[in-house]
Amino acid sequence: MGGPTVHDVAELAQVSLATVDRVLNNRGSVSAKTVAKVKAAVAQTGYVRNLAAANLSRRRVYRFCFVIPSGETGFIALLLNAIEAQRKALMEEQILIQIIQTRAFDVAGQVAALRKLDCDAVAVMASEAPEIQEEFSRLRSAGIHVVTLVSDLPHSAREGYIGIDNVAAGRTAGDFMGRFLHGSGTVLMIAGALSARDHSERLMGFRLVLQERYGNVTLLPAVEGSDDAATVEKLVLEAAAAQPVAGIYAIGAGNRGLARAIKTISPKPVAIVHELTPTSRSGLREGLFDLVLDQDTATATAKAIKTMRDLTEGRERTTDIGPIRLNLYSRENI
Amino acid sequence: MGGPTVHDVAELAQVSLATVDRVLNNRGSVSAKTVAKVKAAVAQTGYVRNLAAANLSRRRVYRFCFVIPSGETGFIALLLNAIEAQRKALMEEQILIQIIQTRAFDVAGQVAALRKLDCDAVAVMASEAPEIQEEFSRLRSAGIHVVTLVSDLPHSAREGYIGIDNVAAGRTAGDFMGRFLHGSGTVLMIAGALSARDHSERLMGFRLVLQERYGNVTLLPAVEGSDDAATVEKLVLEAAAAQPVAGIYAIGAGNRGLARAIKTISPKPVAIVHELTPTSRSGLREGLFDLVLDQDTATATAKAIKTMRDLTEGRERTTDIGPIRLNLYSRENI
DNA sequence: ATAATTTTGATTGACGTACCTCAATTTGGT
DNA sequence: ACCAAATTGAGGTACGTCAATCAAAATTAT
Repeated sequence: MGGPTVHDVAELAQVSLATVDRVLNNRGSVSAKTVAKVKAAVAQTGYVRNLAAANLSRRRVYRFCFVIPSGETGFIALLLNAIEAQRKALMEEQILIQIIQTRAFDVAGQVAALRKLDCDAVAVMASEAPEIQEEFSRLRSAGIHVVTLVSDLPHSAREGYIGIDNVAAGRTAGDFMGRFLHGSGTVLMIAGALSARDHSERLMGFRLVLQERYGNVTLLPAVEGSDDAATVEKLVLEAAAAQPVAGIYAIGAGNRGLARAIKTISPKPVAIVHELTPTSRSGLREGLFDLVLDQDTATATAKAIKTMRDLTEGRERTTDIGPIRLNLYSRENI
Repeated sequence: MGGPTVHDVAELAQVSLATVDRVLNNRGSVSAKTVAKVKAAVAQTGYVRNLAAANLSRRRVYRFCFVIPSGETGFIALLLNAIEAQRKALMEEQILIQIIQTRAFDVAGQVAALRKLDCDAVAVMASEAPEIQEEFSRLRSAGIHVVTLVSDLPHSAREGYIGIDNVAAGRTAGDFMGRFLHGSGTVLMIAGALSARDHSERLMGFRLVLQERYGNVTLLPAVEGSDDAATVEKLVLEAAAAQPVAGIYAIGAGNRGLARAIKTISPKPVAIVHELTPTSRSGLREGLFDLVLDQDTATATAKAIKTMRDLTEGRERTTDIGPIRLNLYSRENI
């Protein structure tokens, strides 16, 4: 009923089981001629290793970690949910997931968390700091694989990045902003923190496209909302008081404040925000927000886990560890 | 090293291995009191079945089929690629995938293909015809699970639909069309076949939104391009000759013809098309197309396989078998 | 030809679960 | 207290691979 097994390969190749095993798991001590015979038999029978049996036999248990900032932004909550949702199924496959939360922007805390790690691989959503890059190097030399999540540290020892291409995200936002404004008006950009790499990259992409293709749009200097609803609300109201604001690009969290502010502004500015959370979803539905750029947390966590698994199994280019998909949501496709 | 096993559960519950097995696989013949004891022990130890061992033991081999129309549209090619790309990894997990191609729009051929099926579950991209619905019922009663792919047959015996919500897709297209046109102009809609459910649903959603919110947009009667590039090109050129066309919504395949036609029309109409193929991708890049609505084939096939697996394993609401994500692409996020 | 070395064979015991049989024990009814 | 029925225990085999051992055979060097 099942496919061909090592026995079939051994029989066809006219060698013993032990030799087949030696070839398949390249343990050496096999002559070139025999290796060829076995490989031919593998090809001819179409033998494919039974992963279940292999994992069972070598009693493999994968231990993966997520290091993620705490904080009550909707996005973090979505991310945690996405991980939790997979936990049960993952346990059946002998994959143990541990989630470590650290205070946001607390570099020392993040370093401490990384230092304590005991696992096969880790996915980190980290700030950009030299201490953290050093810690990555230490983890790598300790045999722990490292991937970055959502926000990348490109020049670190990390082996992969799972998240969107933030420059492209900014460019996309800029393009839609230009079109929705019919090419003119004043636009306000609100980041969480300009020092955060993902935010600054989005800003850059946004600016670039508007300059290239929508020259009549005026860009106000970018402001920092600290991912905080009250701060965002205040900043938006101040800007709208100082001059008419036709468009708003909100890069970080704090969309609840943005929604409150927009309700008071007339005519309603075009608003483009990030991450499909309950807040942004209802903002879309009520017509307060015009477009939401989202990195799907379920996809991201699934891909992070798959990447960590590939890395620990020593597979190289099996999975493309490139950026994940950027999803766009209008009021019609939430 | 590994987690708790059935042995640990048996020990803690003070029952034999056989009894634990009877409870876990509910084979009956166990008193309520004992069931409770075992379940408590499972909870206390945190026992989770080792899927690898379970599948190995019951020498499970999943046999899944895809029934898909042949034809050289880019979308079908993407779909096939997505399936092929997964085949190797799936084989390691004892999942055999068979792809059966039938001539497009050939109901009799599709029925014949379905009748010959010998597998655990099938994902079908089928036309809407009573013969096919009947065939679904037969498959179900033969113990073969059925899901529809890309195009749904809602009132059939199918147990799930993997694809986008086509009405929502049409609404999304309509909303962006309205915005890009600044609320006025004449719009041409080209479907592959008006009888195809996915196409007619998209049309409906598209029309609805424009009527509701962009009343000044004029809709030409929908035409059928038969998913053929030459036909589409001819239809577009004819329409553009008859009156100025400000926007085009292309619902089916044949985008190569659309691109050729658009190059000759001035001013360039806004073009919204479906499926991110090499053709639509370069159309975006060259500025010929303004928006591409895409159902990610990789996600769709992965979800189809997961759904078939869940159904075969008797799991009920494990995976949400709802619509997959609708992805939007502008020139900036391809 | 002999010794040293490399290559191959034969065999065995895990891994954790599923599934089966047969005997032993407990339970319930009267 | 007795019988029938329901429940539980004990034990085994199988799944396909990994990992190891030890002996046998083939090859190479001296």
